[in-house]
Order: sequence, then C-alpha cells, then structure tokens
Amino acid sequence: MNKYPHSTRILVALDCIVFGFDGEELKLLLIKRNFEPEQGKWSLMGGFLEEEEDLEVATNRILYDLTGLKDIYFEEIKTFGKVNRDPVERTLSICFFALINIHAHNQDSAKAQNAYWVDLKNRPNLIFDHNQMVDLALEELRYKAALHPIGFELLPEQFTIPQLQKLYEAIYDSPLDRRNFSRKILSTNLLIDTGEKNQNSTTKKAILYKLDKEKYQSKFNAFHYFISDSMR
Amino acid sequence: MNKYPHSTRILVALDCIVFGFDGEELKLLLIKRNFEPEQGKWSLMGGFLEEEEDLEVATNRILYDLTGLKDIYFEEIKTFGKVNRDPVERTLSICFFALINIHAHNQDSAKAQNAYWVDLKNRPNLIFDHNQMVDLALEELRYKAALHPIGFELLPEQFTIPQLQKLYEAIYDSPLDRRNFSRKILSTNLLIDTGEKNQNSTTKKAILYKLDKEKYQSKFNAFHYFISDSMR
DNA sequence: TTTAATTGTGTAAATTTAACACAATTATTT
DNA sequence: AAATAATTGTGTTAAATTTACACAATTAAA
Repeated sequence: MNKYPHSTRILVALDCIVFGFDGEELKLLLIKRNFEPEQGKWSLMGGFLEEEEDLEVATNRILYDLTGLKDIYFEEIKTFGKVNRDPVERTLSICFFALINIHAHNQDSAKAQNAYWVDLKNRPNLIFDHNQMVDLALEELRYKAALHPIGFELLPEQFTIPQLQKLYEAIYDSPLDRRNFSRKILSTNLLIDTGEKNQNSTTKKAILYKLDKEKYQSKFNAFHYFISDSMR
Repeated sequence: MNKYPHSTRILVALDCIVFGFDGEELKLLLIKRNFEPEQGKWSLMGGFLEEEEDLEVATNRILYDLTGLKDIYFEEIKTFGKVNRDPVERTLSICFFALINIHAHNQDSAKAQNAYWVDLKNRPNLIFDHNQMVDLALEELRYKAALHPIGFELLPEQFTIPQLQKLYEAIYDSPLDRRNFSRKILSTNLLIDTGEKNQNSTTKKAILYKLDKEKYQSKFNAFHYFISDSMR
C-alpha cells in the first residue's frame, strides 16, 4: 500500500460543546483543566483522534468519557483550522455540540474529567478559540431547534409543556406566549400524554408528556417552525 | 514550544462538491482523474491541507485551482473519517459544497484539472466515499436553499424570475406554481428590476432582475421559506 | 374559605398560503 | 396584416395558520 509521499500529517482534535438544561437556564459542561497545556484554565472537553479510530467512534468516546452516556445526540458544527489556533502545535479541531439530559449523566465521569456545569450566560473565558466555538454552537442550536424537535434531548423522559416552554425561552433568551406555544407543540403530534401529572408543583399540576419516539424519528427532518423568524 | 508527544498525525484532505446550473439541470463539476490513485476514474475535486496553511485558505485554493474564481460561496458539510475510507493511507476528508455561476468560471482552469460538468442526475460512479458526499451535499443544498437565498449564487448577475424558478425546480426536482413562486420571491425584496428584458426569448420577454447585494447580506440569515416542507 | 400562582383551553382578527384565471407580449405562421 | 402559440405578469378567493388576546380550573398556602 503506497502512502501519499509529499503531504503533511496534522494533529486532529475533537472538541465538544455539551449543553444541558436545569429547568431554568441553559448550561455548559466545561473542563477546569488539571493538565497541560493551559492548566488551571477553562476549556471545552476534547481529545485527539486516534490512529485506528473512526471519527464517529472518537466522538462517542469523548462524550462517553465525559458523561458516562452512550447514544448522545450530537451534531458536527465546523472544523476550526487556523494554523496557530493551538500554540503548542498545529491542531485541527473538529467541533460539535451535544445535548444531554442534565440529570442522567454520570457524575463520577464528570468528576474524573474535572468537569462542571456552568451557566451559559456566565461562562468563564475559555482557552484558544473555544469561546468562538461556544458562540457558534449556540447559534447552531438556535437554528436547529427553531425547526427540528431537538429540544427534547435536553429534558428528562417525562416533562410538562411549561417545562418545555422554559427550555425554549432559555435557548432563545426571549419570552414566548404560553397559549400559542402549547398549541404549536401539540400540533406536531410528537407528544404522548402519560396520564400522570407533575408532582412537585405548588399550584396546578401540569400534565406529564413523553416523546413519541417513532414519530420523532420519522418526522425529525420535517420543518416544524417552533420559533418564528423574528424570535431568532 | 512543546509538541503533543503521544498523538497521531493524520492526512487531511478537502473535497468539494461544485454545483452549477445550465438553465435546465443541476450540474456537478467532476474530475476525470489523470493521476494516481484511481487514475481514470471519476472523483470530486480535492486536495490536501498543507503545512502552514489555514483551513479556509486551503478551501479557497482548491476552489480557485479548479475554477479560477475567488470569493466562491461554499459551505462546510461534514468531515468523513472512517479509518479505511482511502485505501492508500488513512485520510480525513473535510467535505464542503460550493455554488458557482456555470458561465463565469475559467474553462482553462477546469481543463487543467481535467474537470467536466456532469448532470447531477446522470453522474458517473465516484471513487471512495465521494458518492455519499454528493448525496449529502444535495441534501444540504436542498435544506439550505429552502430557507436562505443561496440559489442566486448559481445564476448569472442578471436573471429572470422564470429562470430562478427553473433553478428551484431543478434543485427540488419538482414543479412549482409560477404565480405563487413569483409572489414569494418578490416579497423578499431581494430583487432589483434592472429595467431590461431578457433578449433571447421566442415569446414574451421576461424582466431581468439583479440581486440587491446589501439586503442579501443583511437578510441572509433570516428565514424565507422559499419551499414548503412537503416539497423537500 | 379565601388567595395567589399556574395550567389548560378557547376565540376572533390578521396574515399567509394554495389554487386557480385572465390579460399582455412576442416570434412565427397563415 | 391577422391569427396563432408560447410564455410572462398580475389578480382573486378560499383555506389554513398565526397572533393577540380572555377565561375557567386546579392546587398549596394563607
């Protein structure tokens, strides 16, 4: 097997923006680096693509190491490739974002990576071009969530419509009309009434829904217009 | 400057799907390979990311070498990273699509690369995973063009609404209602009436429009819903 | 039992979309 | 010169959707 003789091999990293939702605010799972380079500073979770490892496998490995979860929803955003973006050595970064249920991930995995949930709005400064990556990820999340039902990935198995609304309000940092939102969501037919009601409520208890996984799969690529253009 | 000692450096290629429109059909600019590997077979235009070259610069270099054009509209799609996707040596491919005005590019540049315009519908089989790349690129083009005014990138400076409609019909391989299409396009206020009319017509001459570049820039990220969901 | 907060559902006006018809223009044919 | 055929520009109406609201029901706490 002949190799390509005249070309340069380059380090390839994967960096992931992990979003979570605590019921009130959008959160990021960030690393307080206890290793070099840039020890002590904050960064995204990342890792290098290994010798005999498919790119997809590497992505799942990195997400698993951080969260202890498999089959996480993620989406590739962009490859960052400025020559000097990493001062140690030239490194490409294939950047993606992931959405997880903040209560489902393994705390020990996060602890092992020295990872902490941080409010998106009050996030610390990050190393290298990681700030730009987060900005872009938020943009992409907003774009995608306006049209496709990816928001559910951030919620627990069962959730109420008011919870879902709070999530969308957090994503777009804008208030939404309760009545119109509810109608829009229900009209997608993606929700199944579980018959149960939210217990931890101090006033009227809201209906608990779960996602209709089959319809979610089959209608995922349809447009839903959850959020109007003016809102984004 | 310390290097990262234990990690693997990998070959990184860029492969681009170049779309064009001849007034009737969507076209692809493909390479009839007169070099190894896979000499004689068809492939996408590509190239390796070089040592001291920004990723963005490499993309523009490859597009320039193929078309003689600068400032081409392009969009990154995905990085293909299966270990064995290139049998010669492990190679990542950062894949993107580009839209050009088929009449504006430099024929000599294309000839130098042994590149030919091919009907998207009757395209030859391509090497490696390039077929998948084209499939994905078409999907992304359809997705993006349903919401954002990228179609104009495929047309000459001046164009008529019937021409534009033919383009959209080619992209979605579906007929569109002439009257509703015209209304939808005009309501974006992205078109400027040049006052001139299409000359090479055997019947009623259509109005020639040009793009309002300022509005195009500023409203690019707004949603336009050029194509309804059921159409895609 | 009242109160306050929240949830579920309804309604009417405005806007947008979908489906369709007709008049105007131009090269070609009669 | 008039008729023809193909194509273009614009208009209309009904249906569907969105927007901006109001009201009744539920629940824990006062």
